[in-house]
Amino acid sequence: MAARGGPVAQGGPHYLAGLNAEQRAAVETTEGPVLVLAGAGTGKTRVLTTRIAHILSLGLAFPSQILAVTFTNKAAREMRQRIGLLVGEQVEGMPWLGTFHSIGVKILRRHAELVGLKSNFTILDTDDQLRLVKQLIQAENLDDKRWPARTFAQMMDGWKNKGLTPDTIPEGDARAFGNGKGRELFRAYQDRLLQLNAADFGDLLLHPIRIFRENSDVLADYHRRFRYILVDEYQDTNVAQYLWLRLLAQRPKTGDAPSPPPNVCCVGDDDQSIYGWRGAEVDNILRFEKDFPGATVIRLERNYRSTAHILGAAAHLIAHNEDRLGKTLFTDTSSPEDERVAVNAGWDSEEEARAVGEEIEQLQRRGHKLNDMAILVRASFQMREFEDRFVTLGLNYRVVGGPRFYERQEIRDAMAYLRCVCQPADDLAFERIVNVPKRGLGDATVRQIHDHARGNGTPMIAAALEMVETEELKPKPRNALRSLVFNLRRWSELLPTTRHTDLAEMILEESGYTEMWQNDRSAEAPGRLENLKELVRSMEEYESLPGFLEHVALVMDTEQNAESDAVSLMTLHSAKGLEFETVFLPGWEEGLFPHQRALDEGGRSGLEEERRLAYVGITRGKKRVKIWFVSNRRIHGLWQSTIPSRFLDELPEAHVEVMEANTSYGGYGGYGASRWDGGASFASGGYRTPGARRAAAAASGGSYGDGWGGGRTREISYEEDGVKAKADRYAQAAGLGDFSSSENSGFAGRMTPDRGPALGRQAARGSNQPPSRGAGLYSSARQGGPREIAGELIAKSVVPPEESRYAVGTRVFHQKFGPGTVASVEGNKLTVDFDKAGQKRVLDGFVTPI
DNA sequence: TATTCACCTCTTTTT
DNA sequence: GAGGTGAATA
Repeated sequence: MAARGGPVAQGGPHYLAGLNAEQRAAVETTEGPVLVLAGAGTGKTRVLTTRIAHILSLGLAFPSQILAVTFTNKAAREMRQRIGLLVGEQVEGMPWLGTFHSIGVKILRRHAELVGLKSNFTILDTDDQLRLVKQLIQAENLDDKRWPARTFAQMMDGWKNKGLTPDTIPEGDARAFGNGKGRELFRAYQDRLLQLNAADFGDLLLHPIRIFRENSDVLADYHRRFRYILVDEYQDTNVAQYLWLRLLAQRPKTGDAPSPPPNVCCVGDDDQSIYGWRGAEVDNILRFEKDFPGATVIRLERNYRSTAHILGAAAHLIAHNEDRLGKTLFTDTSSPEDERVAVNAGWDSEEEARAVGEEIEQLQRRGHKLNDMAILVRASFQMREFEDRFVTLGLNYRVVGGPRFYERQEIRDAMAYLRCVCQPADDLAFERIVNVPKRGLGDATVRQIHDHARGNGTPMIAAALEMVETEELKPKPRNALRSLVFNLRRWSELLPTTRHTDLAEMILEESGYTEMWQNDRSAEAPGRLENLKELVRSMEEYESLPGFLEHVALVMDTEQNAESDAVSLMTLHSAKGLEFETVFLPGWEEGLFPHQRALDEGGRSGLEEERRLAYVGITRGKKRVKIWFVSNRRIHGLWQSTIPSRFLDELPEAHVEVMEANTSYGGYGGYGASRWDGGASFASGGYRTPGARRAAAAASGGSYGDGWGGGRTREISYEEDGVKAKADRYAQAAGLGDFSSSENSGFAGRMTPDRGPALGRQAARGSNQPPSRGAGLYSSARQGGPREIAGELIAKSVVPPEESRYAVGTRVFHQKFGPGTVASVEGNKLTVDFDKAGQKRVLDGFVTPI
């Protein structure tokens, strides 16, 4: 269990001081494969950085012989900085410390020609990628409405994550897109990338894999080079990353001798695996001992971050997951003053933001730093309301990983100009700026250039240079194009002799791009000009234009100035690896968290990943964790009733405090239901737990995701024991309106936002349509019966499905699909032949007999 | 060719 | 609610 091998004696070099026995073992077991299972807050980064310092100080390797891979740029920066603190300037000599992708580029640039690229290839961003895919789809004469570029780009992404190429994707996958043209499209896409001398993100890993496989001498060279390999967040690696790593780590046999065990150290936590949607394979971590026989496995379970309450809440929640290696975090630094995890209820998302803002201000008045507080949301759209609120309060906040600097329109445009100058085959960049600013070069002209280029097999800029000398184009566009391409050529010629920042300024000025925004009278224009200046300023840190372009492509985030005191606002995903004294976790509602799509697409494992996300969220907190849920949230611009997240029920009573509704905001006496039924409420029934509150919300007509608030009404029964309410709550969790998901997006009868909660109220009252019961999402997520875990907030009971009261042949009316005839009944799910809309599967609660 | 407006879809998480 | 698209118009 604990460390195998590795001395645990006291003393030794200064950097080992203060490490516990397991940490120390992880640092000192330098030889052979090591897997460190590091729970949240157990000093994982410290182990990694100290291990590197240890290797260096023992002289086991030069800095340039250590390969240290992280998942994010942030993590790489932090590691570099912390190693620097331990070993000083030696860290400067570590070129192979970085993200999978940045190291991939480095390798690819050295051997680009082995895969048909030139070493100055461009890295496509998602924007370029989408435009390219769209062009290809259109070139195949496919309807790009029916076959969206986005979908295909995501499919390719999935393939690449799995390390697949056009030749190796499964036939079924290939057929699933574009009338069976998936494979052709994928191949066409890769061909086009080579023509463009470009690589997308996936290629940064796949090309090196191919290079290693096809060139054993190259691989052998890297084997000699990398004496020690370290991998952070191993649970997040996908198949491609795994293959890449295995190629580098597993040396081939030399002669008859067995291959030497690699000095590879992977650190991870299966409970914090939250990137399954992106192809991450938790299996990689579970399989480590098979991949690397004789591996030392070390568990770090002593938590140095959070209070016992926070840890207890998190542990109890995550225990609901079945797929895990299982670790027990412990701490012995608890004190009676520690606050329990607080669960708060709110009326709507505005109130949530208001209340959180107020709590933040209170903490601030008590001397807490804003820097020590964070709001972690499930989805980025939740941020807006907090931002709005903080702006009105004048509260300093910082969005981490939010709308990125380099994704702004003006930055992308400027970058496209620079790309045209550095890499003349970059058609995508050229197409982006041909007519920005407007030069009278519209679709028709661009098409002509494009065709000419494809005809000759040359890049578009080269084609344009030829075309301006012929009669092919009309005089007006011809002159405009001439001046553009001559400029581009001139700037390219200046590239070797001009300082890159000066050149960039010159390009932006002479192209008329700056002027375009100066003449723009819109409110954003000044900001955009400011951003352009900032872009040029940030170039100063880089040696050359190409160097800068690469940085931007890989490091999409800009470093935050940690100078000022500000509350952090970010998604749960980007919070991984961080910690704060106080953490606010808003939006714990079914459909949002766990997210509906995770449930729909991921089933049980999707739910478990959501739960791990919740675990990550809670374990970010050191002293205080404050969870929120509300009963009304605006989604896609319309108000919807929501019910509390099932995760709330999975918190242990002993570590949680359910907060009473605070009358200082909203002015309502109780939570949720009591506000819209005028008092005959659950709140008066003495229910205090989120579970019951959630039930109350459910009984009041909560619906998430059906997009239909008005008209569909339901009966409310305020039985004191809440049984009925609970039944309804389960039905509600299931209540998706209808199951014909593909048709689900066209909402009939939209609820106008300004009527918002008022309509929600109507929906809740005056109903003659009881919600259906049954096996919906909620219970299906608990297949095999409820898992009983002691000490939860409410007892679990799954309501058995009740047969529908509709019989085959009954005429019914559906708000969206109109009249129809029941074709079959399955529990509470009806298959109905609608007169106009055709056959649909709907929940019986959403139709009325006629 | 540029602009405007009505309409549609889509909103999870990211290197 | 937003952003993108397509058709209609200047």
